[in-house]
Amino acid sequence: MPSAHILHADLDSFYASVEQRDDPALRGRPVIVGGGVVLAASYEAKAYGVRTAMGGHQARRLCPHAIVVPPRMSAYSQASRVVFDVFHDTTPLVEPLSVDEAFLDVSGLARVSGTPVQIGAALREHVRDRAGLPITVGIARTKFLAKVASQQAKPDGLLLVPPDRELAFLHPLPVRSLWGVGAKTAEKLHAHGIRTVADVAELSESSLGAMVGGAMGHQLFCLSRNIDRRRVVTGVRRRSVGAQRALGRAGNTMSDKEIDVVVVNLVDRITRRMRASGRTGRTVVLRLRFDDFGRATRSHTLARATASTEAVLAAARELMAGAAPIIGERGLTLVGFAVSNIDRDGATQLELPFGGAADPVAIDTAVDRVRQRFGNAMLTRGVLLGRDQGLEMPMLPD
DNA sequence: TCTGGGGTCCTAGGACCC
DNA sequence: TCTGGGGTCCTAGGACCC
Repeated sequence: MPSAHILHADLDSFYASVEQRDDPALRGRPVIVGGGVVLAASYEAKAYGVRTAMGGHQARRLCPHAIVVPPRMSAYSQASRVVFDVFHDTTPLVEPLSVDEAFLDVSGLARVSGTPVQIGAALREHVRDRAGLPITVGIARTKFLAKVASQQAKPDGLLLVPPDRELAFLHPLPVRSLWGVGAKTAEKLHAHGIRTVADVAELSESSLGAMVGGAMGHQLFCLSRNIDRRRVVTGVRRRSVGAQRALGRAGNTMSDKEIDVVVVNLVDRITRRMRASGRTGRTVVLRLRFDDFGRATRSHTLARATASTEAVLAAARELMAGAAPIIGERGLTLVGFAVSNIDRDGATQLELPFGGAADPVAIDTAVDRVRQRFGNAMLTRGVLLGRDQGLEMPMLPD
């Protein structure tokens, strides 16, 4: 059994912890960050049932004595930088997942830094010392298990899943623990009487695929059997840059001119960020949300990648104009844009069809052809599409 | 019981080229 | 009359994650 060791490091209630760190009066008390909606809740508030993304009203009902503070994004970015410095001092193999979360590959550090548990414990200490924040570390042979371990160990904990205990650890967990299983997918599985990871592991890939779709079926099949060959990768590029703005009920009564001000503002924010990070993009996506919680997207792909405010704004305005009929009587509650197809000017997308069934040998041959032409690093994703059955099998890079 | 802002990836179909 | 094989790109919606 390979002895790869992956750490999943995850800050606890990140925004709320920063607030408690910076204001001693908040320590030990229920803290909610964000007003209209809960962006983060301290563990004292979570004890009352307050959850991230919950409406502010509901949160205050559950925990009337909670202290509600507005978000201070720049403080969180600053804290995140300090924490990621600690990560990079631990190992060069750091893969960020978000501002408060990363995978670290500590295989091969045994001689220098000790066992994975010793490394994880030291990392927690350093984050505590340098950033003043609690962090939880999960350790396992695979990314997925390391992540599950950190979820189990929260708050302020450390948990190792020993290689000989992996399935015993994994199988009793509810299906929601599997990566990619949210409310909808869990519901589909429950309808078939599938409640635990062990239940999933008893099923064939094709029966899972029939329930939840090909790609998800493959993923569930693999994860439930503890098959996860994904490595920790550094230098992953962002694939889109976006911004959105909730209008609330005011959206109903806004004039076209007022909405255009919002549009200009959003586009300006996006293109500013793109220029600051030296990125360009080709596809402008408009996102709308309505009173009835309906959603719509419209997109337009430009001839060339750009980060210019003028070019993106022109496309954005045209998308708005094109969407006018569907906005019509429905109350507009949110408008957002994203620029995707980032840095794709020189990128190549290959689709290699197979006649008939996609047999493993043909798949391997096709993957090898891509590797030979572009090199391993260029292979970011493989997807096999069946002509009639839809997606047959996604391949993770290895 | 009605929410924020930032993202990722999958699914499916159509247009088009040689 | 039905269909060909190989390939690229675009659009829209859905689910999920933090």
